[in-house]
Amino acid sequence: MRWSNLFLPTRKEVPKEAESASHKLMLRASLIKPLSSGVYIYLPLGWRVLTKIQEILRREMNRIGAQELLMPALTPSSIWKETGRWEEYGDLMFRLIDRKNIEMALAPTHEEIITTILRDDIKSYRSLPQIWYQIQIKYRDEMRPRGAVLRARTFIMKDSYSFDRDRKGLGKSFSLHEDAYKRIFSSCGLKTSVVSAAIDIMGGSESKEFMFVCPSGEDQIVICPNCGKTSNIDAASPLSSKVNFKDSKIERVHTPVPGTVDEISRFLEVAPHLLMKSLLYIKDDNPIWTVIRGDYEIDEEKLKREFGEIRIASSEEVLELVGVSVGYVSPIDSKYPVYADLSIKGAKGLISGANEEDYHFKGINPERDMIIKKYINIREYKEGDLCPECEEPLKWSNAIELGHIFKLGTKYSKLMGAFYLDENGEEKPIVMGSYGIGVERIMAAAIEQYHDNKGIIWPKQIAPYHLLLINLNISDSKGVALSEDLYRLLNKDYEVLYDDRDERAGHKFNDADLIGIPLQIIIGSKGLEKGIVEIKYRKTGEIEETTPEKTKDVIDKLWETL
RNA sequence: CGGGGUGUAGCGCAGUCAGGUCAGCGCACCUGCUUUGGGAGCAGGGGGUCGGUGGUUCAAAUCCACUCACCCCGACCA
Repeated sequence: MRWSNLFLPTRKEVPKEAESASHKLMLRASLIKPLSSGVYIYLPLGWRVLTKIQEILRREMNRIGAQELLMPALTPSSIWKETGRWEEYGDLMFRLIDRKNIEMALAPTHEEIITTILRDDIKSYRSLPQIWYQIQIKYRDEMRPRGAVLRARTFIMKDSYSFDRDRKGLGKSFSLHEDAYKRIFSSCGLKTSVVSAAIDIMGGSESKEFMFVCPSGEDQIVICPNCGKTSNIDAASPLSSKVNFKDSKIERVHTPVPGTVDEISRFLEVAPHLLMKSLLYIKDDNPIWTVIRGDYEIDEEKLKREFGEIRIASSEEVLELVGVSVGYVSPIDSKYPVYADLSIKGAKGLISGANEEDYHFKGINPERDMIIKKYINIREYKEGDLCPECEEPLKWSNAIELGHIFKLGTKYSKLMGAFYLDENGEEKPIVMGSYGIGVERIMAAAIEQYHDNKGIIWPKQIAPYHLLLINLNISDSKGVALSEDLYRLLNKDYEVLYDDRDERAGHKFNDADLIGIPLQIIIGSKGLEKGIVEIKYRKTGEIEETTPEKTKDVIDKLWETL
């Protein structure tokens, strides 16, 4: 490809909202162009990268015997209603109405659609197992699109589905995918961690995520430095950090300061974790009293999972319900049911309000002194929390979720009636698995891993072109002739981008480093005088000199070692 | 949805508080000459209903109201 014909408007500047390296570089190198919030155009250079990634996906999926098909993005509401996800998906689903007034959805995923094929056409154990996959655009009206393609509202997903007779078969399909995914990510040059993950709306029994550790990732994973277990924070159930408690008798102390954790711990000169924080919530007009260790915050999402719709009581309500202002309420002898966070379990010698303005109790032993209706897990996890296996402090990292594999089981087959007959003539639900990979996320992650202050440094497997042939001076006829010859020669074995533009050398060098083609072949008058061609590694900036005649041989060798 | 912010040429921005002399700068683009190994110089040029609607005013990018869009931080996902 001649650069003079290529649509590739590189930029020096980039919108200020672009934060992460990948976001900035994707815009500067014209890989993508925003169209609307969370909706991106893939420009020629970006699409070449995405195509490379898709080729790797196809190769590795085919290797495990998967068959490619393509399902529609536009889907009728009826099939979603069969599984209940028409409601469950809520606002995340793009919905529309056709001319016949029928409700449709742009598919956010395809379990329902694929199951319609199954239930009609797979009737015998003889037809199992199967693995089917597609590379498709998914539509999700995300609450907050971000990081360019990291969380978009339209995005390309490789999704595959396995169909087996039983859980043993599912286990095999699942591990085939796990292996394929490892090969896929390493083929793309990416280091990933496999972590156990939460199940949520997909349903099923087990799931693992393929995480790419990187600061701009929006997921949090935890790693135990001791036992090596890695998990998504949502699936980790870490323990609250360990502190020393001393048992003692209850005492009433004068605390003439505002009743916040900060103020009280400073006034009494004790660590915040020795305080017990009370928070009153209201559910359907009924007060719910929660207590949590002073160094933790309540995770209201978890609270909602426990209690349903619930809201925090205003300070006026607290005064009215308890008779004392917020910082001084006491969970001892509470009129309302007390739910204690797990961080309170086993704690002793705690400090809490004394149900009297400007007074606190200290030395509270919750198990001895309080009536706790139930211990629940409602704290917001934070750094310093402990591994549930070996009680070591966990290490936290941000990560990009590149892939997710689920053992779905029989949820969809049962709800949608996908049954087969086994060799005994017995009707059984098909056991399913579902496996996704975010194609653009691979591109973004690769840029995050491979870039420097000049631009992108593509790993060769997904580079948009293999070689960048740069003719520094297009008015030098000798240089032009040599460049044209090399272009013709190299094009036979490589994907060559040929910078034949009428631009100054500096401009070309900077563009070359920005778009990150692994090898640059530089033809310039300086070299020509000495009869040499320069070959530059984008990654290290090292330059290898050779002669025009030997260029192809040298490239052949270098390409192998990349 | 909650919190914060931004909309002025393709991109980056100034101008808005103190309404008029305000349609401006840099990059990019077009023409010419010079230049030619790390985003060139000079000269000339094209491009805008200042996000939209309505209002206040002799006068609105600027003030007011409403509205739309986009971004950033939190709850969901590949």
